[in-house]
Amino acid sequence: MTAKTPDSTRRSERSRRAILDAALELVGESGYQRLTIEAIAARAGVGKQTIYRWWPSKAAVLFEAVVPEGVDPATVELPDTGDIEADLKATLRATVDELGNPRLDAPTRALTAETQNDPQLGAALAERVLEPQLQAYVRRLQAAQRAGQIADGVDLRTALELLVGPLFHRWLLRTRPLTHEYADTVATLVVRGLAPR
Amino acid sequence: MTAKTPDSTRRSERSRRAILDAALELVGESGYQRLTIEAIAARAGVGKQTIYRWWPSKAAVLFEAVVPEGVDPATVELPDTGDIEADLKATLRATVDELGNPRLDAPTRALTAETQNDPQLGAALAERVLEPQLQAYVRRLQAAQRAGQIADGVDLRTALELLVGPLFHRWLLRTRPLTHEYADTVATLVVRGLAPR
Amino acid sequence: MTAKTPDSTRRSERSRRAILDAALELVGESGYQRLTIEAIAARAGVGKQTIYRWWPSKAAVLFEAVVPEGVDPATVELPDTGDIEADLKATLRATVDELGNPRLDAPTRALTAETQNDPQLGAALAERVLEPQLQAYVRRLQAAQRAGQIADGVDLRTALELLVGPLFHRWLLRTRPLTHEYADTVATLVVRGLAPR
Amino acid sequence: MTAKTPDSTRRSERSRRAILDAALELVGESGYQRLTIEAIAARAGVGKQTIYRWWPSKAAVLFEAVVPEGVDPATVELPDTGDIEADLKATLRATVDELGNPRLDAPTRALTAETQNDPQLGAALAERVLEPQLQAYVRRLQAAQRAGQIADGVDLRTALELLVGPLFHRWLLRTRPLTHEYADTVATLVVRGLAPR
DNA sequence: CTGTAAACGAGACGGTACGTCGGGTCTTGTC
DNA sequence: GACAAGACCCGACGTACCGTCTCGTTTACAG
Repeated sequence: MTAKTPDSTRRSERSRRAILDAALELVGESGYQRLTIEAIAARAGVGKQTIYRWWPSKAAVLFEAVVPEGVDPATVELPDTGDIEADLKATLRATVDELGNPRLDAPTRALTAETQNDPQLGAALAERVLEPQLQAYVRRLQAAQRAGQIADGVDLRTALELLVGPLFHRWLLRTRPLTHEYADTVATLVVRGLAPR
Repeated sequence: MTAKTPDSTRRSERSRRAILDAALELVGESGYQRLTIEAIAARAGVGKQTIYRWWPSKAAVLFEAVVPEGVDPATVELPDTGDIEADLKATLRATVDELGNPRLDAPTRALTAETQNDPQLGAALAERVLEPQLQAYVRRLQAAQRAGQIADGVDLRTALELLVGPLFHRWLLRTRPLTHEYADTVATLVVRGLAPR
Repeated sequence: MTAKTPDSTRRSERSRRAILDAALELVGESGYQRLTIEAIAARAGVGKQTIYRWWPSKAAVLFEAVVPEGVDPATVELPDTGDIEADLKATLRATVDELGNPRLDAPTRALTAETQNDPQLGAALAERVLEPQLQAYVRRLQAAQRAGQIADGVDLRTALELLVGPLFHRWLLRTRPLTHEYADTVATLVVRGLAPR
Repeated sequence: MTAKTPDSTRRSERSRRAILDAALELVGESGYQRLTIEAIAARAGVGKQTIYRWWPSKAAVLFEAVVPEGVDPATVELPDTGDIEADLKATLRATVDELGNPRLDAPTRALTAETQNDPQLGAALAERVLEPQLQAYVRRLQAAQRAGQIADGVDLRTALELLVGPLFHRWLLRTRPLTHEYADTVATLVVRGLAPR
């Protein structure tokens, strides 16, 4: 019984791109629910087997479409001008912009939702996307703590979630519009809370 | 062209309960993905049509199973001992406990995820569950603001999300365990951030 | 365990007629396949139970619609002018006309077909409709035999089927149009075959 | 708008045979009424879609099961010993035997009945089965007419129905048992009727 | 003239089968 | 050997009717 590992050197880059593009298009047009492997294959002009050969699920296809292979997660870094509040505002505003990108909005929401059904996907998303970003926050907050802008003894993991959690809440639950002003307010209030007394 | 609204006075309460119970059981056993209308009907000893007659989707069934009809959302109220930090800690700890309830965990996650695919469900969840709770936070924070424990000019809607967002983030993304300690730390840091200067 | 025989004296003649009429109409409009108890009930403005109370199947309803209760089968009699060939021609022409009646054509074909699936219906149709007619043929042929127009020793049951079988064949299988000329030819040839030599 | 015609070169002969066999078995066991596409698929170990892909209805399946594709209808020929009465007796007796075949009896009756609901099936049955046989009768009767055994001027189409109609009548309506003796009597009487005077 | 029981209209119910969609696997050429 | 194409087995979908079972509402006979 030989493991059926396909030979990736023979892989058709043309088909790969067509599949990822088709998946992104379709999820934008009709939503994740109506996204089917058959529809992706048809739109991409590709046999179904070519998809099943290289991806384990439609979530995995979408994941690769949204998170290009090449990105090096270690690269992610927050700005450090010495002013922690300003840097956090800039970063959270950038996050707001990213989450508002209409091309990626639908697939990102779909992937986030799908993590509840697919632990594998959840792990991949955490490892490849979420944690690298959160670690960058931790590093920036550590620098601020060392600079005396954050009280000693504050758990920085919690601190970071104070910043990111509210944005995530608004984005996913759509309770209120996600704006730069909101990002600024969050940053200001959290920095106050973290400050040495 | 009249819609064929079924006569709810003739509805079988016995079947209704059996369906809701079966849905909860099944989602706990096999997850939302594998939950099917046919399986619910079979487990409940009910015809499929009886489900389709009263609910538009399996999400709607689960919603009713998790959020009983009779609950009055206006009832929700946070404790008010005069000590805002203590009251918030108690409330957030209770939220942590609720989210940890193993019977409701799977269906609640599933419903939350499903809101990304089903705007109707999202609206229902917001109206019947989410907003009533958030409004209770707002009311408690208003009292604290009037008592001078929160700085004037702070947007209380944002303040509330500072509290709730981090818990939601941990719960949904499972980045770290959701504990009472975490709830306490969040409350402490946020209250510091909101305090008059 | 009491037999649930409904009290026929309390039966609503109004409903009975509406049901039979609706059945005839519907079978004419859409064919026997699409004829459903629910459609009959809806068209007749009647509850389904009222149909199930009085008839065991849709075939039984149609049967009663086509074969009114009151008809006395013993009444059926062929003309006897003394000229067997002329009398048979007249009778067969009348049969052709009856089978061509557009109001009864569809239901009669449906009932005939249904006898293959429903032996009870077959028996009822034979007893109430078919045999009385065939017996009338036999009586008329006996008279002819006594009058020396038909050879002694000829089995009259077979003789009758020689007359009726060909018409039935054409009608049911629609191989050729069913006309008066055809009836005449059949009568002529059969009478020749039956004649004393 | 191209119809999605499946590629018949890729068709699984194994499945085709299993389906036809299962259909024949089931109709023999439980009758046409209780024959369902689902039951055929289950018995044949086949997906329902494989049936729907290749046949439009359960009648069409049964038709192919009863009337194998390969049979060449032009092949059908009646014996010609020069003695028309003897040849017809032999042929009608063979027909009696065929109609009595217990394996084919149920499906053949079902198909015949179904022609009343399904004109397509009726046309197929006429073209592939009925007319080839009837044409063979016509050819044999023509030979007899040329040989002076049948009166000039007799319409041979009618003549043939005189022979076949009575057998069909008895078979379908089950008014009397269908025997060799009956076949003989029909042949004898009809030949008398057709004879030159 | 009224009480009551049966037939009635309506339609919810537990089921079975329908015909369709898509999943994931397998097979058949083609490049 | 990867690929486009698509047939295959399978499971679930949402719908249509089945025949049974309440529900009130007429209706017609008995007291």
